[in-house]
Amino acid sequence: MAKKSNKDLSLSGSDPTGVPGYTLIDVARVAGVSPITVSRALHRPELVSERTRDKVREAARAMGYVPNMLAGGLATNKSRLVAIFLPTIANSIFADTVQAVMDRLTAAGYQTLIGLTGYSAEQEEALLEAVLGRRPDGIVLTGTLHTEASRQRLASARIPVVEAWDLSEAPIDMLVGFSHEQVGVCIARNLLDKGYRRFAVVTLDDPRGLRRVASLKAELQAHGIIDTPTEILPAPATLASGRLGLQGMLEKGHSPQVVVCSSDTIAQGVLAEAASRGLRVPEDLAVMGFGDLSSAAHVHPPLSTVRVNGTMIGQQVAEALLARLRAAPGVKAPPVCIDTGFTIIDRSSTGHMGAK
Amino acid sequence: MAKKSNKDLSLSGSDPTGVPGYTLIDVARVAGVSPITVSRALHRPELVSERTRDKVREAARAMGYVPNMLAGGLATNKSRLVAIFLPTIANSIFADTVQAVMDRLTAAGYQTLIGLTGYSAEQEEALLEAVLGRRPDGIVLTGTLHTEASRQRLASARIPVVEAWDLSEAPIDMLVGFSHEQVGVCIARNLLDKGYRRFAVVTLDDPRGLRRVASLKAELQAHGIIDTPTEILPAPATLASGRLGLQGMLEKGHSPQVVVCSSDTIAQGVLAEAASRGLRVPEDLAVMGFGDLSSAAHVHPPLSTVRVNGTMIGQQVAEALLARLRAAPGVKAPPVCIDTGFTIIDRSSTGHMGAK
DNA sequence: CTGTTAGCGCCTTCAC
DNA sequence: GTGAAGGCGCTAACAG
Repeated sequence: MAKKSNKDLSLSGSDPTGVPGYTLIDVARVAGVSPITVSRALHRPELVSERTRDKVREAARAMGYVPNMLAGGLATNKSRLVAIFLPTIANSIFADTVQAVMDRLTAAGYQTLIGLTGYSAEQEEALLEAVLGRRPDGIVLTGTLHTEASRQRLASARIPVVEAWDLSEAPIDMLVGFSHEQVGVCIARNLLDKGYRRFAVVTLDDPRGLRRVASLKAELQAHGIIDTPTEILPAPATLASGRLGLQGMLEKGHSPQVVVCSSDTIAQGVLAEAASRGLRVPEDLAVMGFGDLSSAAHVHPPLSTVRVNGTMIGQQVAEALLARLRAAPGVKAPPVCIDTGFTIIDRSSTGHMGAK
Repeated sequence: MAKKSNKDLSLSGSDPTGVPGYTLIDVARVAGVSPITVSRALHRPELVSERTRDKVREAARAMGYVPNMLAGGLATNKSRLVAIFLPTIANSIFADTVQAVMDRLTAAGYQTLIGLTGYSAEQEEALLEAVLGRRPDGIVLTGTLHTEASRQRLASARIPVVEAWDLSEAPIDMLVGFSHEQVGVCIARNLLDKGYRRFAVVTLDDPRGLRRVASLKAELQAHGIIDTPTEILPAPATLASGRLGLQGMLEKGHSPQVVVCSSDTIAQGVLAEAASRGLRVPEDLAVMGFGDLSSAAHVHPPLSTVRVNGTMIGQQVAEALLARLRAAPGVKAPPVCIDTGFTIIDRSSTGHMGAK
């Protein structure tokens, strides 16, 4: 491709073969000002006279000029990009959270890069490296990072990190979530209070789900309930998983009064399986879900569930992040750790728990 | 910040306050080669001797060097970024498609930027401009762009664009999808064949959903069925929408034999509402869904639905895109228009339709 | 196989 | 209020 001189009068954008569009310099030439003035008129209008500003804006608009953020980012060492890591996009329990984070960040002028971590640890490391290469201004984690190397790498990236949906023991940086152990305990107590004695668990093979199950079982044992049959299913959560879970449970000869599920999607599958077997819910079999799917409130028969306010988590995540991003790079902001709590929803009572 | 000379021996990454990590130059110094050799060793290893390559890689690894893709992108005029526009992330009918696209692109070394378009046209334009500023190498559209200005802007970006889930009249560039008109016709015929005469529609206020409804009604009218009561609900699709839709329908005194829904989520809401009213499905009320939610196959009672293979669409989208991206910038690739078809699923029969 | 030179498009710093 | 010079980190093109 012919070398492009900024001195000649042809506009780079007029090149018929080359993809690159107009540059700041082209706009400057059309507006009859210097490139830096264009930059200021577009991004820091208060530094420029009104007349100049209008002239430049009009030129830019007419030419369809689109600023190159790669160049801008390189020069300022800011990308205005935030990466969000998600286990999977399909049927994600984090959908509301992600939506809220994106909404808030978009409003603040940031864009969002989604990384899918629901794969091998190796792929996760590669993904992390690739994402870090974009120099994101911040990172949000919803699932868990599976390797220590990954956590290390993230920490050494020296950018704000928010872990959502958990209050982990060893936070990388900031935390917005709730205690999964507490969820398990609360579910146990709630169901014990209602008189259930024969429990069963259908759960995904997910670290946090398993933590909830562990504390649920511990609490049950503290109340003399030793054996709690458990079906552990591979990700991802689907209605089919739930159906299979209940099938497995019944085929093994268990006859629980209540099934505790690791997600609302699983729970809906259990409901479907129960319905197709003619079991009445909750008379023959009660079902407890978990999550944030607004759908849980609208299935039939009505599902008891643990409601996590994913939208609120997302908003808090975004706020925490933006606070850090606004802070001067030197001053180190205070640590952030927000317990958003959760709510157990059933027909007889509703109470908010877990928030400090 | 002190100016950083590339001549002195301090490594830029050792700066304790500055965020930027090591650069190529730092790695070069440690490995005892020139910067360009580092670049080649990392990205085009076949151009470098094995010994040099190992030396460089080892240095980079030890230092935790992460290449700056902003700089790389600026230099090569390639971002290795593909933008995907989605109406919303929650409960999206496009989830499988997005997942498939991302999987394939990730494997090919691309990253994915998700843009949410389910907002005002103004916001959509702003979003598009912001995304284009990142200089993505390609763009995937799932929803529809709402303004002509947006379509114009996209077209003038001179990058590959794939529109998914539709075969629109005026494609911007490439197309992978199916005919929504054909879906409407096929649903009508399928249900007519089964003997239904009293129809109702519960649909989202979505352009493509409305197109399906329009052709459904046209086909019904061609068979003498003039009146088809229709509930049009605002986005997003939730179980609650479906429940409300059926409620509205019944309250207005309609008593359809079959309800055609614009998505499986809506359909599940209708099922829930029917169940809570003691209506048997499909004896008292048959329900037809639409979409790709694997869940549709597992609800109870079983749902008739139009299955769209979202994963396949996603794969085709990614392939089409990658083909363009691999092609030399000069040669213009052939137009792409793939009809992926759809399948009507019910208890009595299953037949694939629509594919050429 | 490896190095040198010269930008990519923008923004910071410092002048005017 | 505006402009000139230089650099952000990387890589194409050309030498050697």
